[in-house]
Amino acid sequence: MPADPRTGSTTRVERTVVPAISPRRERTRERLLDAAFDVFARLGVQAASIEAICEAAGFTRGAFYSNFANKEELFLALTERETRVQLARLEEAATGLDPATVRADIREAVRCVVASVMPDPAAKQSWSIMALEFELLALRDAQVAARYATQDRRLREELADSLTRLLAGIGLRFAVDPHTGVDLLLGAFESGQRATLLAGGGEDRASALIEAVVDLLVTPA
Amino acid sequence: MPADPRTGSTTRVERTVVPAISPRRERTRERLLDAAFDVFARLGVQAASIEAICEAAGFTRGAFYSNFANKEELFLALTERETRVQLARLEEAATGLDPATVRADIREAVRCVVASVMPDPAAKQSWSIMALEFELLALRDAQVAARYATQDRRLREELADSLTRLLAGIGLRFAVDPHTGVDLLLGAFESGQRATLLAGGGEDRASALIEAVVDLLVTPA
DNA sequence: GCGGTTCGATACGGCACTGTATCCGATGCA
DNA sequence: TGCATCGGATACAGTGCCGTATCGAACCGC
Repeated sequence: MPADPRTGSTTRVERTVVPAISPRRERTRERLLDAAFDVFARLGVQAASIEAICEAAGFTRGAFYSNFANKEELFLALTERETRVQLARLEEAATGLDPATVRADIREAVRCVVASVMPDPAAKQSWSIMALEFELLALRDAQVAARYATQDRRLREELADSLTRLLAGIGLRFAVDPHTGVDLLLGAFESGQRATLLAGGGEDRASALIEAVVDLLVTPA
Repeated sequence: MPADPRTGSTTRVERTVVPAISPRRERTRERLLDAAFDVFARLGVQAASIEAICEAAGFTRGAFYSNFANKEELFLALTERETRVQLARLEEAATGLDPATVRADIREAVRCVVASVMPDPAAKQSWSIMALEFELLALRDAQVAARYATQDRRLREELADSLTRLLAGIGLRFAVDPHTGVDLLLGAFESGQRATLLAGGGEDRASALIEAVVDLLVTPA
Protein backbone atom coordinates (compact mmCIF):
# COMPACT_ATOMS: atom_id res chain seq x y z
CA MET A 1 0.00 0.00 0.00
CA PRO A 2 2.15 2.87 -1.27
CA ALA A 3 0.71 5.88 0.47
CA ASP A 4 3.76 7.86 -0.52
CA PRO A 5 3.16 9.53 -3.90
CA ARG A 6 6.85 9.11 -4.74
CA THR A 7 6.37 5.35 -5.01
CA GLY A 8 3.47 5.73 -7.42
CA SER A 9 3.56 4.85 -11.14
CA THR A 10 4.09 8.40 -12.38
CA THR A 11 7.64 9.72 -12.68
CA ARG A 12 6.67 13.10 -11.32
CA VAL A 13 8.48 13.84 -8.07
CA GLU A 14 6.83 15.93 -5.38
CA ARG A 15 9.99 17.54 -4.10
CA THR A 16 8.34 20.33 -2.25
CA VAL A 17 6.28 17.98 -0.09
CA VAL A 18 8.85 15.35 0.88
CA PRO A 19 12.51 16.27 0.38
CA ALA A 20 13.47 12.55 0.18
CA ILE A 21 16.65 12.50 2.27
CA SER A 22 19.58 11.44 0.13
CA PRO A 23 22.11 8.82 1.30
CA ARG A 24 24.76 11.48 1.51
CA ARG A 25 22.57 13.62 3.75
CA GLU A 26 21.78 10.61 5.89
CA ARG A 27 25.47 9.89 6.43
CA THR A 28 26.31 13.42 7.52
CA ARG A 29 23.37 13.37 9.91
CA GLU A 30 24.66 10.15 11.43
CA ARG A 31 28.15 11.53 11.76
CA LEU A 32 26.80 14.64 13.43
CA LEU A 33 24.75 12.54 15.84
CA ASP A 34 27.75 10.39 16.72
CA ALA A 35 29.89 13.44 17.33
CA ALA A 36 27.13 15.08 19.35
CA PHE A 37 26.89 12.06 21.63
CA ASP A 38 30.59 12.28 22.40
CA VAL A 39 30.71 16.02 22.87
CA PHE A 40 27.50 16.18 24.90
CA ALA A 41 28.80 13.46 27.19
CA ARG A 42 32.16 15.15 27.56
CA LEU A 43 31.11 18.78 27.97
CA GLY A 44 27.40 18.69 28.69
CA VAL A 45 24.58 19.65 26.38
CA GLN A 46 24.61 23.29 27.35
CA ALA A 47 28.35 23.76 27.31
CA ALA A 48 28.76 21.93 24.01
CA SER A 49 28.98 24.48 21.23
CA ILE A 50 27.62 23.70 17.82
CA GLU A 51 31.07 24.56 16.59
CA ALA A 52 32.67 21.85 18.76
CA ILE A 53 30.21 19.22 17.58
CA CYS A 54 30.84 20.06 13.95
CA GLU A 55 34.57 19.96 14.44
CA ALA A 56 34.32 16.55 16.14
CA ALA A 57 32.29 15.31 13.19
CA GLY A 58 34.73 16.77 10.69
CA PHE A 59 32.35 19.36 9.33
CA THR A 60 31.87 23.08 9.55
CA ARG A 61 28.75 24.74 10.85
CA GLY A 62 27.38 24.96 7.34
CA ALA A 63 26.70 21.23 7.43
CA PHE A 64 24.99 21.52 10.76
CA TYR A 65 22.57 24.27 9.83
CA SER A 66 21.79 22.41 6.64
CA ASN A 67 20.59 19.46 8.74
CA PHE A 68 19.25 20.85 12.01
CA ALA A 69 17.60 24.05 13.05
CA ASN A 70 19.43 24.28 16.38
CA LYS A 71 21.13 22.30 19.12
CA GLU A 72 17.88 21.21 20.76
CA GLU A 73 16.65 19.57 17.60
CA LEU A 74 19.92 17.71 17.29
CA PHE A 75 19.67 16.54 20.87
CA LEU A 76 16.15 15.26 20.42
CA ALA A 77 17.11 13.40 17.25
CA LEU A 78 19.92 11.85 19.23
CA THR A 79 17.70 10.65 22.06
CA GLU A 80 15.25 9.19 19.59
CA ARG A 81 17.96 7.21 17.89
CA GLU A 82 19.28 5.98 21.24
CA THR A 83 15.83 4.94 22.38
CA ARG A 84 15.34 2.88 19.25
CA VAL A 85 18.65 1.14 19.94
CA GLN A 86 17.68 0.52 23.56
CA LEU A 87 14.36 -1.04 22.62
CA ALA A 88 16.02 -3.30 20.08
CA ARG A 89 18.60 -4.33 22.65
CA LEU A 90 15.93 -5.09 25.21
CA GLU A 91 13.97 -7.15 22.69
CA GLU A 92 17.09 -9.12 21.88
CA ALA A 93 18.06 -9.71 25.51
CA ALA A 94 14.57 -10.80 26.52
CA THR A 95 14.01 -13.27 23.71
CA GLY A 96 17.54 -14.61 23.85
CA LEU A 97 17.17 -16.15 27.31
CA ASP A 98 16.04 -19.77 27.53
CA PRO A 99 14.06 -20.92 30.61
CA ALA A 100 16.85 -23.20 31.79
CA THR A 101 19.30 -20.32 32.10
CA VAL A 102 16.69 -18.19 33.81
CA ARG A 103 15.86 -20.92 36.30
CA ALA A 104 19.55 -21.45 37.05
CA ASP A 105 20.11 -17.86 38.15
CA ILE A 106 17.03 -15.69 38.21
CA ARG A 107 18.92 -12.76 39.72
CA GLU A 108 21.46 -12.72 36.94
CA ALA A 109 18.75 -13.09 34.31
CA VAL A 110 16.81 -10.11 35.60
CA ARG A 111 19.97 -8.07 35.97
CA CYS A 112 20.87 -8.92 32.41
CA VAL A 113 17.51 -7.80 31.04
CA VAL A 114 17.50 -4.60 33.05
CA ALA A 115 21.09 -3.87 32.02
CA SER A 116 20.20 -4.44 28.38
CA VAL A 117 18.68 -1.01 28.20
CA MET A 118 22.21 0.27 28.53
CA PRO A 119 24.49 0.38 25.49
CA ASP A 120 27.85 -1.34 25.24
CA PRO A 121 29.84 -1.19 28.51
CA ALA A 122 32.47 1.04 26.96
CA ALA A 123 29.92 3.82 26.63
CA LYS A 124 28.41 3.18 30.07
CA GLN A 125 29.63 6.43 31.54
CA SER A 126 28.67 8.46 28.51
CA TRP A 127 25.22 7.00 28.46
CA SER A 128 24.66 7.63 32.16
CA ILE A 129 25.64 11.21 31.58
CA MET A 130 23.37 11.58 28.60
CA ALA A 131 20.45 10.12 30.51
CA LEU A 132 20.99 12.66 33.27
CA GLU A 133 21.27 15.46 30.75
CA PHE A 134 18.02 14.40 29.18
CA GLU A 135 16.29 14.34 32.56
CA LEU A 136 17.62 17.76 33.41
CA LEU A 137 16.45 19.25 30.16
CA ALA A 138 13.06 17.66 30.73
CA LEU A 139 12.81 19.10 34.22
CA ARG A 140 13.29 22.57 32.75
CA ASP A 141 11.30 22.39 29.56
CA ALA A 142 7.74 21.05 29.36
CA GLN A 143 8.08 20.18 25.70
CA VAL A 144 11.17 18.10 26.33
CA ALA A 145 9.44 16.59 29.35
CA ALA A 146 6.62 15.31 27.16
CA ARG A 147 9.08 13.66 24.81
CA TYR A 148 11.04 12.22 27.69
CA ALA A 149 7.90 10.84 29.29
CA THR A 150 6.85 9.15 26.06
CA GLN A 151 10.18 7.41 25.56
CA ASP A 152 10.51 6.51 29.22
CA ARG A 153 7.03 5.07 29.47
CA ARG A 154 7.56 3.00 26.37
CA LEU A 155 10.77 1.58 27.77
CA ARG A 156 9.29 0.76 31.16
CA GLU A 157 6.26 -0.93 29.65
CA GLU A 158 8.42 -3.09 27.43
CA LEU A 159 10.60 -3.92 30.38
CA ALA A 160 7.61 -4.79 32.55
CA ASP A 161 6.24 -7.08 29.86
CA SER A 162 9.55 -8.78 29.27
CA LEU A 163 10.22 -9.38 32.93
CA THR A 164 6.70 -10.56 33.68
CA ARG A 165 6.95 -13.08 30.89
CA LEU A 166 10.42 -14.09 31.98
CA LEU A 167 9.23 -14.81 35.51
CA ALA A 168 5.97 -16.45 34.46
CA GLY A 169 8.00 -18.83 32.29
CA ILE A 170 9.49 -20.41 35.41
CA GLY A 171 6.50 -20.08 37.69
CA LEU A 172 7.37 -16.82 39.41
CA ARG A 173 5.92 -13.32 39.59
CA PHE A 174 6.48 -9.86 41.07
CA ALA A 175 5.32 -9.44 44.66
CA VAL A 176 4.05 -6.00 43.69
CA ASP A 177 2.46 -4.83 40.49
CA PRO A 178 4.88 -5.02 37.54
CA HIS A 179 4.91 -1.27 37.02
CA THR A 180 6.13 -0.67 40.54
CA GLY A 181 8.52 -3.58 40.24
CA VAL A 182 10.15 -2.11 37.18
CA ASP A 183 10.38 1.32 38.79
CA LEU A 184 12.15 -0.18 41.78
CA LEU A 185 14.50 -2.24 39.64
CA LEU A 186 15.41 0.67 37.41
CA GLY A 187 15.76 3.01 40.36
CA ALA A 188 18.09 0.58 42.07
CA PHE A 189 20.02 -0.05 38.90
CA GLU A 190 20.50 3.59 38.00
CA SER A 191 21.49 4.76 41.45
CA GLY A 192 23.79 1.78 41.80
CA GLN A 193 25.42 2.41 38.49
CA ARG A 194 25.97 6.04 39.27
CA ALA A 195 27.45 5.13 42.63
CA THR A 196 29.83 2.75 40.91
CA LEU A 197 30.89 5.30 38.32
CA LEU A 198 31.42 7.97 40.95
CA ALA A 199 33.42 5.64 43.16
CA GLY A 200 35.79 4.90 40.31
CA GLY A 201 34.24 1.59 39.27
CA GLY A 202 35.54 -0.70 41.98
CA GLU A 203 32.65 -2.83 43.17
CA ASP A 204 29.61 -3.25 40.97
CA ARG A 205 27.00 -1.62 43.16
CA ALA A 206 24.33 -1.80 40.47
CA SER A 207 24.41 -5.59 40.35
CA ALA A 208 24.37 -5.84 44.11
CA LEU A 209 21.31 -3.61 44.39
CA ILE A 210 19.50 -5.36 41.55
CA GLU A 211 20.04 -8.69 43.23
CA ALA A 212 18.77 -7.35 46.53
CA VAL A 213 15.63 -6.08 44.84
CA VAL A 214 15.08 -9.35 43.01
CA ASP A 215 15.33 -11.29 46.25
CA LEU A 216 12.77 -9.02 47.86
CA LEU A 217 10.53 -8.67 44.87
CA VAL A 218 10.23 -12.06 43.19
CA THR A 219 7.90 -14.63 44.65
CA PRO A 220 6.22 -17.87 43.53
CA ALA A 221 3.20 -17.28 41.31
CA MET B 1 42.05 28.19 74.52
CA PRO B 2 42.37 31.05 72.05
CA ALA B 3 44.58 29.61 69.35
CA ASP B 4 43.74 32.56 67.15
CA PRO B 5 46.26 35.34 67.79
CA ARG B 6 43.60 37.93 67.10
CA THR B 7 41.87 36.95 70.34
CA GLY B 8 45.02 37.36 72.37
CA SER B 9 45.73 40.21 74.79
CA THR B 10 47.67 42.34 72.33
CA THR B 11 45.77 44.70 70.07
CA ARG B 12 47.92 43.88 67.07
CA VAL B 13 45.85 42.38 64.24
CA GLU B 14 47.38 39.82 61.88
CA ARG B 15 45.38 40.81 58.84
CA THR B 16 47.59 39.12 56.30
CA VAL B 17 47.17 35.68 57.87
CA VAL B 18 43.42 35.52 58.46
CA PRO B 19 41.31 38.05 56.53
CA ALA B 20 38.54 37.72 59.15
CA ILE B 21 35.44 37.87 56.94
CA SER B 22 33.43 40.95 57.78
CA PRO B 23 29.64 40.80 58.35
CA ARG B 24 29.13 42.80 55.19
CA ARG B 25 31.19 40.36 53.15
CA GLU B 26 29.29 37.47 54.67
CA ARG B 27 25.98 38.95 53.64
CA THR B 28 27.15 39.48 50.09
CA ARG B 29 28.30 35.89 49.90
CA GLU B 30 24.95 34.66 51.17
CA ARG B 31 23.03 36.74 48.66
CA LEU B 32 25.23 35.46 45.87
CA LEU B 33 24.69 31.87 47.00
CA ASP B 34 20.92 32.35 47.15
CA ALA B 35 20.86 33.88 43.70
CA ALA B 36 23.13 31.14 42.37
CA PHE B 37 20.75 28.47 43.62
CA ASP B 38 17.87 30.04 41.73
CA VAL B 39 19.77 30.69 38.54
CA PHE B 40 21.50 27.32 38.52
CA ALA B 41 18.16 25.58 38.97
CA ARG B 42 16.54 27.65 36.26
CA LEU B 43 19.26 27.65 33.62
CA GLY B 44 21.69 24.94 34.63
CA VAL B 45 25.14 25.36 36.08
CA GLN B 46 26.85 25.57 32.74
CA ALA B 47 24.37 27.85 31.06
CA ALA B 48 24.18 30.18 34.04
CA SER B 49 26.46 33.12 33.40
CA ILE B 50 28.24 34.80 36.26
CA GLU B 51 26.62 37.95 34.99
CA ALA B 52 23.11 36.49 35.43
CA ILE B 53 23.84 35.33 38.96
CA CYS B 54 25.15 38.74 39.95
CA GLU B 55 22.15 40.45 38.45
CA ALA B 56 19.80 38.11 40.32
CA ALA B 57 21.64 38.95 43.53
CA GLY B 58 21.54 42.66 42.83
CA PHE B 59 25.28 43.03 42.35
CA THR B 60 27.67 43.52 39.49
CA ARG B 61 30.47 41.15 38.60
CA GLY B 62 32.84 43.15 40.73
CA ALA B 63 31.20 41.74 43.84
CA PHE B 64 31.44 38.23 42.50
CA TYR B 65 35.14 38.30 41.69
CA SER B 66 35.79 39.85 45.05
CA ASN B 67 34.24 36.78 46.73
CA PHE B 68 34.84 33.82 44.44
CA ALA B 69 37.53 32.87 41.99
CA ASN B 70 35.14 31.34 39.48
CA LYS B 71 31.76 29.69 38.99
CA GLU B 72 32.94 26.27 40.16
CA GLU B 73 34.03 27.63 43.51
CA LEU B 74 30.67 29.27 43.95
CA PHE B 75 28.91 26.04 43.10
CA LEU B 76 30.93 24.03 45.58
CA ALA B 77 30.29 26.58 48.32
CA LEU B 78 26.61 26.26 47.52
CA THR B 79 26.56 22.47 47.77
CA GLU B 80 28.38 22.61 51.06
CA ARG B 81 25.86 24.99 52.52
CA GLU B 82 22.98 22.84 51.27
CA THR B 83 24.49 19.68 52.69
CA ARG B 84 24.77 21.29 56.10
CA VAL B 85 21.10 22.23 55.92
CA GLN B 86 20.14 18.71 54.84
CA LEU B 87 22.00 17.10 57.71
CA ALA B 88 20.38 19.45 60.18
CA ARG B 89 16.96 18.69 58.74
CA LEU B 90 17.56 14.96 58.93
CA GLU B 91 18.70 15.26 62.54
CA GLU B 92 15.57 17.18 63.37
CA ALA B 93 13.23 14.79 61.58
CA ALA B 94 14.78 11.70 63.13
CA THR B 95 14.76 12.93 66.71
CA GLY B 96 11.33 14.52 66.44
CA LEU B 97 9.47 11.24 65.95
CA ASP B 98 8.12 9.49 69.02
CA PRO B 99 7.79 5.67 69.00
CA ALA B 100 3.99 5.80 69.14
CA THR B 101 3.77 7.72 65.89
CA VAL B 102 6.29 5.42 64.28
CA ARG B 103 4.41 2.32 65.36
CA ALA B 104 1.15 3.76 64.06
CA ASP B 105 2.43 4.14 60.52
CA ILE B 106 5.92 2.85 59.91
CA ARG B 107 5.71 3.52 56.19
CA GLU B 108 4.86 7.17 56.70
CA ALA B 109 7.56 7.54 59.34
CA VAL B 110 10.26 6.17 57.04
CA ARG B 111 9.00 8.25 54.15
CA CYS B 112 9.13 11.29 56.36
CA VAL B 113 12.72 10.69 57.41
CA VAL B 114 13.87 9.93 53.89
CA ALA B 115 12.05 13.00 52.60
CA SER B 116 13.67 15.14 55.25
CA VAL B 117 16.86 15.27 53.22
CA MET B 118 14.90 17.42 50.82
CA PRO B 119 14.37 21.11 51.52
CA ASP B 120 11.01 22.81 51.80
CA PRO B 121 8.47 21.50 49.27
CA ALA B 122 8.40 24.78 47.43
CA ALA B 123 11.98 24.27 46.35
CA LYS B 124 11.49 20.59 45.60
CA GLN B 125 11.95 20.95 41.89
CA SER B 126 14.90 23.27 42.22
CA TRP B 127 16.62 20.95 44.61
CA SER B 128 16.05 17.90 42.42
CA ILE B 129 17.61 19.79 39.58
CA MET B 130 20.56 20.91 41.65
CA ALA B 131 21.19 17.37 42.86
CA LEU B 132 21.25 16.17 39.28
CA GLU B 133 23.56 18.99 38.27
CA PHE B 134 25.90 18.07 41.07
CA GLU B 135 25.94 14.43 39.98
CA LEU B 136 26.56 15.44 36.42
CA LEU B 137 29.47 17.64 37.34
CA ALA B 138 30.87 14.85 39.48
CA LEU B 139 30.65 12.37 36.62
CA ARG B 140 32.81 14.67 34.53
CA ASP B 141 35.31 15.93 37.07
CA ALA B 142 37.20 13.69 39.48
CA GLN B 143 37.75 16.49 41.95
CA VAL B 144 34.07 17.27 42.12
CA ALA B 145 33.39 13.54 42.33
CA ALA B 146 35.49 13.28 45.47
CA ARG B 147 33.58 16.10 47.09
CA TYR B 148 30.27 14.64 46.01
CA ALA B 149 31.21 11.22 47.36
CA THR B 150 32.15 12.67 50.73
CA GLN B 151 28.89 14.54 51.16
CA ASP B 152 26.81 11.67 49.81
CA ARG B 153 28.44 9.07 52.04
CA ARG B 154 27.95 11.25 55.07
CA LEU B 155 24.27 11.68 54.31
CA ARG B 156 23.66 7.99 53.67
CA GLU B 157 25.42 6.96 56.83
CA GLU B 158 23.39 9.37 58.91
CA LEU B 159 20.25 8.16 57.23
CA ALA B 160 21.15 4.52 57.82
CA ASP B 161 21.80 5.21 61.49
CA SER B 162 18.60 7.16 61.93
CA LEU B 163 16.42 4.57 60.25
CA THR B 164 18.06 1.64 62.01
CA ARG B 165 17.42 3.30 65.35
CA LEU B 166 13.90 4.22 64.32
CA LEU B 167 13.09 0.62 63.44
CA ALA B 168 14.87 -0.89 66.41
CA GLY B 169 12.79 1.36 68.66
CA ILE B 170 9.67 -0.58 67.71
CA GLY B 171 11.22 -4.01 67.33
CA LEU B 172 11.87 -4.00 63.60
CA ARG B 173 14.92 -4.09 61.33
CA PHE B 174 15.96 -4.02 57.67
CA ALA B 175 15.76 -7.36 55.87
CA VAL B 176 19.04 -6.47 54.17
CA ASP B 177 22.05 -4.62 55.53
CA PRO B 178 21.23 -0.99 56.37
CA HIS B 179 23.55 0.39 53.75
CA THR B 180 21.75 -1.47 50.98
CA GLY B 181 18.44 -0.58 52.54
CA VAL B 182 19.20 3.10 52.43
CA ASP B 183 20.43 2.86 48.86
CA LEU B 184 17.19 1.20 47.81
CA LEU B 185 15.06 3.70 49.69
CA LEU B 186 16.88 6.69 48.28
CA GLY B 187 16.93 5.20 44.79
CA ALA B 188 13.19 4.62 44.96
CA PHE B 189 12.55 8.04 46.41
CA GLU B 190 14.64 9.93 43.90
CA SER B 191 13.36 8.14 40.83
CA GLY B 192 9.83 8.45 42.13
CA GLN B 193 10.19 12.11 42.82
CA ARG B 194 11.60 12.77 39.39
CA ALA B 195 8.79 10.79 37.80
CA THR B 196 6.30 12.91 39.71
CA LEU B 197 7.94 16.16 38.70
CA LEU B 198 8.17 15.12 35.08
CA ALA B 199 4.56 13.98 35.01
CA GLY B 200 3.42 17.36 36.24
CA GLY B 201 2.98 16.44 39.89
CA GLY B 202 -0.26 14.51 39.76
CA GLU B 203 0.20 11.36 41.83
CA ASP B 204 2.97 11.19 44.39
CA ARG B 205 5.03 8.38 42.89
CA ALA B 206 7.84 8.86 45.40
CA SER B 207 5.61 8.05 48.36
CA ALA B 208 4.15 5.05 46.60
CA LEU B 209 7.56 3.63 45.82
CA ILE B 210 8.90 4.33 49.30
CA GLU B 211 5.96 2.50 50.81
CA ALA B 212 6.47 -0.45 48.50
CA VAL B 213 10.12 -0.63 49.52
CA VAL B 214 9.28 -0.38 53.22
CA ASP B 215 6.81 -3.23 52.91
CA LEU B 216 9.42 -5.38 51.23
CA LEU B 217 12.35 -4.29 53.32
CA VAL B 218 11.19 -4.02 56.91
CA THR B 219 10.88 -7.17 58.98
CA PRO B 220 10.62 -8.11 62.67
CA ALA B 221 13.98 -7.98 64.42
C1' DG C 1 35.49 63.29 62.73
C1' DC C 2 39.67 61.22 60.28
C1' DG C 3 42.72 58.20 57.92
C1' DG C 4 43.33 53.77 56.12
C1' DT C 5 41.22 49.74 54.49
C1' DT C 6 37.80 47.01 52.45
C1' DC C 7 34.61 45.92 48.98
C1' DG C 8 31.64 46.51 45.37
C1' DA C 9 30.98 49.39 40.87
C1' DT C 10 32.71 50.81 36.50
C1' DA C 11 35.39 50.68 32.33
C1' DC C 12 38.09 48.14 28.97
C1' DG C 13 39.99 44.73 25.76
C1' DG C 14 39.24 40.48 24.04
C1' DC C 15 37.30 36.16 22.71
C1' DA C 16 34.15 32.45 21.37
C1' DC C 17 30.05 31.49 19.54
C1' DT C 18 25.77 32.33 16.85
C1' DG C 19 22.91 32.55 12.65
C1' DT C 20 22.62 34.09 7.89
C1' DA C 21 23.89 34.97 3.25
C1' DT C 22 26.53 33.49 -0.34
C1' DC C 23 29.52 30.56 -2.90
C1' DC C 24 31.16 26.47 -5.22
C1' DG C 25 32.16 21.65 -5.73
C1' DA C 26 29.85 17.13 -5.67
C1' DT C 27 26.03 14.41 -7.26
C1' DG C 28 22.42 12.53 -9.90
C1' DC C 29 19.81 12.39 -14.05
C1' DA C 30 18.84 12.45 -19.24
C1' DT D 1 28.63 14.76 -21.22
C1' DG D 2 26.12 18.54 -19.88
C1' DC D 3 23.01 20.57 -16.68
C1' DA D 4 20.25 21.42 -12.57
C1' DT D 5 20.07 20.72 -7.86
C1' DC D 6 21.90 19.69 -3.51
C1' DG D 7 24.85 20.11 0.39
C1' DG D 8 28.57 21.59 2.76
C1' DA D 9 32.25 25.49 3.11
C1' DT D 10 33.26 30.26 3.69
C1' DA D 11 32.63 35.00 4.96
C1' DC D 12 30.46 38.39 7.86
C1' DA D 13 28.12 41.01 11.27
C1' DG D 14 26.44 40.84 15.77
C1' DT D 15 26.20 39.47 20.71
C1' DG D 16 27.17 38.11 25.29
C1' DC D 17 30.34 36.97 28.49
C1' DC D 18 34.87 36.81 30.63
C1' DG D 19 38.68 38.49 33.60
C1' DT D 20 41.38 42.50 34.94
C1' DA D 21 42.49 47.07 36.20
C1' DT D 22 40.97 50.92 38.34
C1' DC D 23 37.91 53.91 40.88
C1' DG D 24 35.22 55.62 44.66
C1' DA D 25 32.23 55.05 48.55
C1' DA D 26 31.08 52.77 52.81
C1' DC D 27 33.08 51.06 56.92
C1' DC D 28 36.18 50.41 60.48
C1' DG D 29 39.62 51.70 64.60
C1' DC D 30 41.38 55.55 67.10
